[in-house]
Amino acid sequence: MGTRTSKARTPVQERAIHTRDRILRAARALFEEKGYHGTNSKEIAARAGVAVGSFYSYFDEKKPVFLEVIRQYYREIAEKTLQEGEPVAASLKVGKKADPKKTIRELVRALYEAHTLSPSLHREITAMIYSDPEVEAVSAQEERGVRELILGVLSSVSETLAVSDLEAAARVVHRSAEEIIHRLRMFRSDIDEGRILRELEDMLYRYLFVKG
Amino acid sequence: MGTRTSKARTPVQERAIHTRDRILRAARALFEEKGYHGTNSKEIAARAGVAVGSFYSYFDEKKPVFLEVIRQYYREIAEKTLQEGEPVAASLKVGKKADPKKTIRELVRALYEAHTLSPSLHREITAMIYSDPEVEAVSAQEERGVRELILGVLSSVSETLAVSDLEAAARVVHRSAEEIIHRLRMFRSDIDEGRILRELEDMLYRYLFVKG
Amino acid sequence: MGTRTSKARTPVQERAIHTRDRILRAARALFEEKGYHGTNSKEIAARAGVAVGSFYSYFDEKKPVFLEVIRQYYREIAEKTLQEGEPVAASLKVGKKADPKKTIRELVRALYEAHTLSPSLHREITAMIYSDPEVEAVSAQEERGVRELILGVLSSVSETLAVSDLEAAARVVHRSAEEIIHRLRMFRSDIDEGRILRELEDMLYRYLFVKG
Amino acid sequence: MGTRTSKARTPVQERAIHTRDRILRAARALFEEKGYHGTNSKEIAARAGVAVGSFYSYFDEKKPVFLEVIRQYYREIAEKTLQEGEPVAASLKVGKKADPKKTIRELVRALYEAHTLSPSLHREITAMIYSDPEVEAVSAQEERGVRELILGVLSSVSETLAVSDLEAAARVVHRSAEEIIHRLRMFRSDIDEGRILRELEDMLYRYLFVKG
DNA sequence: GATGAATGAGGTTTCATTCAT
DNA sequence: GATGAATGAAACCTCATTCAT
Repeated sequence: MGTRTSKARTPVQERAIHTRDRILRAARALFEEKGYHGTNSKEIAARAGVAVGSFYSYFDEKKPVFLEVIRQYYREIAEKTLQEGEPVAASLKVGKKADPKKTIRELVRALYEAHTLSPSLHREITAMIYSDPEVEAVSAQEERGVRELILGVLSSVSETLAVSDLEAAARVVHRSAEEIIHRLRMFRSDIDEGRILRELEDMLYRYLFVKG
Repeated sequence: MGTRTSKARTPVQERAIHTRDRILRAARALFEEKGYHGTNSKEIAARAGVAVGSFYSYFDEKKPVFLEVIRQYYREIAEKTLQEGEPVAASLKVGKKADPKKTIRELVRALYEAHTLSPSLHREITAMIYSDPEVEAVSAQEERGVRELILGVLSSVSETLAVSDLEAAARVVHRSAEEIIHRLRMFRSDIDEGRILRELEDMLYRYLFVKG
Repeated sequence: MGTRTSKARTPVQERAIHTRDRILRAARALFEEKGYHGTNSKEIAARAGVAVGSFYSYFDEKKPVFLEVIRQYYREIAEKTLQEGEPVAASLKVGKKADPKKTIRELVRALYEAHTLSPSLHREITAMIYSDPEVEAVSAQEERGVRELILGVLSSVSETLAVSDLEAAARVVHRSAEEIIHRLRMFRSDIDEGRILRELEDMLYRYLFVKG
Repeated sequence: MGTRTSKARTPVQERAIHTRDRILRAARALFEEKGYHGTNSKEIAARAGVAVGSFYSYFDEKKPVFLEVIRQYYREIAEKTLQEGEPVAASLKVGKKADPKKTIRELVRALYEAHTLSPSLHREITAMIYSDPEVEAVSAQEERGVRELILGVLSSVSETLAVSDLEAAARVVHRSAEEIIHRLRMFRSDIDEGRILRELEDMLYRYLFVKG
């Protein structure tokens, strides 16, 4: 996709596609366990059961592997979110009187579930956003998808909303919920998870639906 | 305080303290510019105008330098926040009828200002939280301070609050605001900063003060 | 003819001969462009339009390819030299009073033309003579041919020659002329080519024909 | 001396200068024995009795080492040639009737002696001229010195010379003699060295001094 | 036969850290 | 105390060659 000439092989044989996949899976596992900087190409190759040379014939460097892993991860998240978000979407489409509280709960739940996939990979991505523009770019693009999804939900109930600037609202809602959920999944909190989630839902509910 | 034996010298002479400081300042500058992994000890020493050997006589390793830089950074933030938060605190202490909207605006403003200090260092810290337990520990402790501060503010106006679980609320408020502000400062947003901040304030205001 | 077992196929089918040829041509082009060390087998195969595997079924290693390329190159030179040297030979055979000056001029011209073929391949061969005994052997043998040719010319006019040690003279004449012409063709000289060639001819002429 | 930023250390301490020297000497020995491409940095370091890291703190790459070795080699040659060429120069300066034959013999002898220094390094340099522009540049510059020297000799006896284009003559003389002597020193010839040298001297003598 | 995937030894290079001066 | 030289493990990457399909 870049304009740089890449020496990386474009797999044609089935075996090659399989190998490339094994490398990606091994890389992902290691990035989750030990982070990007803590993982090296030799290890990735070893875990994938291939020679270093093979690693380098599929990828120019370590970074493109990470970018590919990210893309796959986001794709999985998107699938899962759509699936989990089904009820929200459904209730919105069908009924006129969607229960706002329920909508919020389901939205939070969907984001929560998405984070089940791989909290530590998410962590690593977040870390790399800051130090690598390419990671930022990929991440930004994928996040845009989720934001749009939220914007869609908001739009569909716009007449009952307390907010007018939907675009800005979508961002605020998305980032708040994401961040809080991510921290919950990532670190053991010293207070009960349920309490945090309840407050998060309350916050979103009142912000979006309670005119005051 | 620790049981580990450290070869690092504890500077007592004024010159030594000065040198240690030069190293820390050089390190900080480099961490901001190129990140932790992108900076090496030789560079730090060079920028500080000392020999590598000296660097290692003041610090056992590279990591403690980073931890120290973090601590200093948080200390500066705390000072700045207290200063910026002065009006909030003042208005709370004195008068009975604190204007909730104004309180929120000042809180957000204080956090915003704190991030002026060094968005890129903040970025680097956030990145390292995930890969280094010590960084996480230091960061967690320092963040606890801010959370406590927010908790204090909430407590002082507890009778006018719409929330009951103050502890959980403080976390939700803190993380939401932090994250949104941090992103604003770190990345150029494609929609106006003012709009995001306005929504953030609205969200916090309704959550905290509007019973619905 | 050799006792070494070679896995390299001896092509008999026309297609195979054609393929082997394509590989040799590709290799030669690349050796000229990037030198022996700068060219790798994958590239050769790619440029020849075959798979690496095929490359290795026609040649055991990379080196034999280079040796073969050299041999072909020398064969071409020989043909060209004979052709260009035709007048020299002819005038010698027929007439008794060959014009010595003309003979020299034609000799130099023949060597000059031979170098038109591929200065950069010549360069690469010269470079490899020193580091590879096999290249040296092939080169030595092929050069012997040219020397013999010169020796023949000298012998045929021996009664008019000012020199007596024809064998040594042939070497001295050959290497001097070769070297000077090669440098002319290989590098841009800062003085005019014509002047150098004139002096070369003068030198050879006086050495061979002027008794002093 | 280049404009490129080099990470190579500029040695200040005496020890460092000594180490750099050890590396250069080891490199030279290996280049002589196994050629440039046949030598690697690890070996150089080992032979110099230092760690690879040290090698790389003194030189950015292998090439600069080679260039430095070349420069030193040429410097030594120059010294030696001047020394050996002393009689030539002396006889020219003092006496009016320099014996041309003797002058030639001494010139050839001086070039011959210069090649005693390290025929195999000379070989390696010649090989690299063709594949590396930097080597070519250094070599060209150093060779210019020798050519100038020869030009000087020719000028000082210009009234007795049979040639008029001294500049071109100097080149032709230099390259012929160089090449023939180099081959003698480098490869075992199948005919006696003395015979070749005698012919070389005859050639130069008649070319330069015999009007025909 | 042909293909291109896979191998892995071996080369280059970096950098946190130690140590001699 | 300070200096910067030295270390070497470990990372990165290449490419001639073999091998499964």
